[in-house]
Amino acid sequence: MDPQYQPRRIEPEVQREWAATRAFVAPDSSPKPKYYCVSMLPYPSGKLHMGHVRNYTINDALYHYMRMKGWNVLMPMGWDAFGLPAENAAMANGVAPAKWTRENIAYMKGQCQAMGWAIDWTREVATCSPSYYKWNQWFFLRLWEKGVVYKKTGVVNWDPADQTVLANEQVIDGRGWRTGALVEKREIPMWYMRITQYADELLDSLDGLGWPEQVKQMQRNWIGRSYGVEFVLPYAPGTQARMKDGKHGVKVFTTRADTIMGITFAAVAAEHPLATEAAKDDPGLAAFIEECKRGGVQEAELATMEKKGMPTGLDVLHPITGERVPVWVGNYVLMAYGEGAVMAVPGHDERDFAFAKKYGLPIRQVIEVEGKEYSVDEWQPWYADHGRNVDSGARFAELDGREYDDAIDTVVAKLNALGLPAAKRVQYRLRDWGISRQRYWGTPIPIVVCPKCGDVAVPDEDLPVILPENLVPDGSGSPLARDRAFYECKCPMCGGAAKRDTDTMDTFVDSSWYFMRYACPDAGTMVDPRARYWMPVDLYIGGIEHAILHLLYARFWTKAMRDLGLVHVDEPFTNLLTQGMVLNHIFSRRNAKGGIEYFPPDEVQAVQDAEGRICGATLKGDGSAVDYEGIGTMSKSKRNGVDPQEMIERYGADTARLYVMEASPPTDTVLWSDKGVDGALRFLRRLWKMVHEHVAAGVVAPCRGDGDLSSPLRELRFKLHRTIEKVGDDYGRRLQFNTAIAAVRELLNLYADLQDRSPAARAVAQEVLEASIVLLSPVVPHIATALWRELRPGTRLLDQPWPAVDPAALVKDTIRLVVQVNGKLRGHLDVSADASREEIEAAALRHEAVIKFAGGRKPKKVVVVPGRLVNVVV
RNA sequence: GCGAAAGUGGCGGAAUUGGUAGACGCACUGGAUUUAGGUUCCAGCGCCGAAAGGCAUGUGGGUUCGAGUCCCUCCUUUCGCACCA
Repeated sequence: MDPQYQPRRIEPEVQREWAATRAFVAPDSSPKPKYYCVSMLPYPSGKLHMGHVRNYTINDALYHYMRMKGWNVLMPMGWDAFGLPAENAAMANGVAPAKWTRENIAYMKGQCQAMGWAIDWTREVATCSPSYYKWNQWFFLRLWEKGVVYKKTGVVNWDPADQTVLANEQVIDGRGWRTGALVEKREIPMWYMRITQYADELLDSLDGLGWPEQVKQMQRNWIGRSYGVEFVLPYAPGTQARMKDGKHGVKVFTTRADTIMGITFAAVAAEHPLATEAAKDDPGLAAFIEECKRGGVQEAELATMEKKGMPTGLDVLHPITGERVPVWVGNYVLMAYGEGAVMAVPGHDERDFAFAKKYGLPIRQVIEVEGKEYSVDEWQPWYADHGRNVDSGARFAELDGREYDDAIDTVVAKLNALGLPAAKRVQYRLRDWGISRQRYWGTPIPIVVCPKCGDVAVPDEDLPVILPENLVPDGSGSPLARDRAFYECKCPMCGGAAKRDTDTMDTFVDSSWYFMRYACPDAGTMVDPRARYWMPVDLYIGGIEHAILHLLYARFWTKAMRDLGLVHVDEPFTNLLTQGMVLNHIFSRRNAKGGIEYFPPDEVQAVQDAEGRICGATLKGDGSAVDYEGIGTMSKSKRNGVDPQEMIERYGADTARLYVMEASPPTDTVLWSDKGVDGALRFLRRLWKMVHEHVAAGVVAPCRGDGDLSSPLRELRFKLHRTIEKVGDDYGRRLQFNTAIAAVRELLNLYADLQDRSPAARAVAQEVLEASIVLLSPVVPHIATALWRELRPGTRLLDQPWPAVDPAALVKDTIRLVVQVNGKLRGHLDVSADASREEIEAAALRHEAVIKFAGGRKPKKVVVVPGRLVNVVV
């Protein structure tokens, strides 16, 4: 045995053995129960980053643990290979996205192999391969047939300089990131998936999932089921004459129909037909509407911007009193939500209150809350509370005194009695999923647009519609829209000349079902019966940033597949582990064109203020100043990622794995720092040395029971079996690896203190070392494999079961209790394990520390917590 | 702005069910080994205090025999907000 730990020698050697024996290829049937653990697939950005290392090492540790516990485990891997970064790289380097992506995949796959993750590579999937995206297209058409897919207009960010649609990420402070041009909103036709049709099921089935409660809560809030009333604010006579839409008023939805008597104005979106009509002879209003259309579509931006409005000069009527109610255009009313119009009740809605104050509109109290004084001077949070209706006026006096639910029923009945349409309705915050992207590097939408027949499906036998791989985007529109060879085609219906849809699908489509394709990557159908074996995913692991969108889309997609009879499961992911983000500092500055440029943290020298906080930085290259943006998640676009490659080369994969796993619990965020890696390496060297010294004296049969061991040896065995128990609990139940590793470190610290070299001690040593190696093997499988061979020649670590706890080793005669006086620690008390409460109490009262700190005062109360402490209250 | 989390020594973190705050590490300090660097080993290491002891888990309150843990307030940071993935 080599006296030195040499990761560079053992790691490739162990990996070769795994590959040669196909150690991680999972069979599609087995007498063992299946355990399917999947990590969110990586985007092939070029190299792995620390988030990947963390994610896949967690998955890998669980793979090994569950395998040792007797499961048929599968850990697959694939590539989320379509997307924007490939197009950006293409623009920067003139390389086709396909070539760039495939080269990145090849490199990153090599990195995954060097990390030693137990991936079944026979199931590898890349979403950019036609054999995968064919099924995106096929399924899209099935959903279209069912009416789950439909077409309507949607709003996008438009860069007028580049004449192109921008992703939200490409809009910075309202400007295009490359051009610096002010971004505008633009409406274009797009394909949608009717996820709202599944809203109730998506909401209700969250309850049964083994997911973190906060993620389920985020999804509930995102779906946002609310119960309200939809009704119409009738046009005033003059308005009716102007509006030639065949309608009789403006449709609105509200969850607070009980406040209807407080309506003092209405607000519509800039794109609302009423606003368009009013602007025809009002240049001021037309200019304001134009202003509202400027800027991007991001909700955070819209929600934080200053609320502005302008009167249209047109009125609607209060549906009950018939009073004229002015209609305003508000920049905060969105055409895409509901009907693009809202009733405004400044008296009981905070946003309406602020708007009314700003523009001098009337504020009316119509709800009172017991014992509280209303004043229109300043908003109070209780104004929005449910309460009792007051001041409803002569025409609706029966509303007075009623409370929320009752009031709403009364309002709906009243409106109907007046002959006005009004009905209770469920409303969701969730919107249908727009999947059209005006981009090149994605799944082509399998639709042909025929001048005679309209939108026509590409026949199944012509799928996949192949994406040409040789195009290079230049930033101005999609190259597909300019590629005649791609878009020119015959109409499948009439045979006449037609044009393909040149949009591609949102990449969330790709990631909505890849975990099913792993089960049957070579299937001639979308999925086959092997998916029935592996699905659902038993544990899904990935970043918390995906808590809403990706996870919701994948849930929806699974349900849609189920409804087409393709899978049998209702939910894709039984359990979920949301990994915390790996953060790093972000440095940037604006370039000459007004765009923004990022700099990797290792290329800048940070400048700190008096308190040690970073306040700026200079570029190491030329000393020029750059701005500090704070800390944020590691990302390609912000250039603050850390490449684990250097760590692998310098320390070996096991050290890198050990470090990321022991640094913090998996769900916590981590601010990256590479200090502390030395400690991980030091530990592995120590472990190697311990085994080497033991083996040098000859391997022995491990101890199998307490027999008549000396007290230090019994103590060591007690610690060992406590540790086996704890580590299993940490891996299997708590999914907390840092404490598992710390527990093994504690055990080995105790072992290292043992001086005894007797045969009995050597048998205990053998038991401790064997168990420690197995306990650590999920985290550091290479060194564990190598050391196992030395300890148990002729056997293979991968075939070992998880060690069993010896209950006899855990029996103790005496236990140590904490002694408190008035809740403060004052000493300890050794009692026999079966001491009664009375005996403990009596012993505590005789305890010298109790006598001292009680100072002669009489004990008022003695609290005994069995096995833990005794607290004397004086 | 809205939704979800987090905040404990110089640093990462531990304390799993309301019961010994700081496990296990990193960094640092002193010592041993070494020609030196590195390695390895031993000891120390929350703050105040000579000690006894006191104080201490972002802030301020509350519940309790007992609070890092539960409740309320505020502050800060992170994630998401529908075209980054």
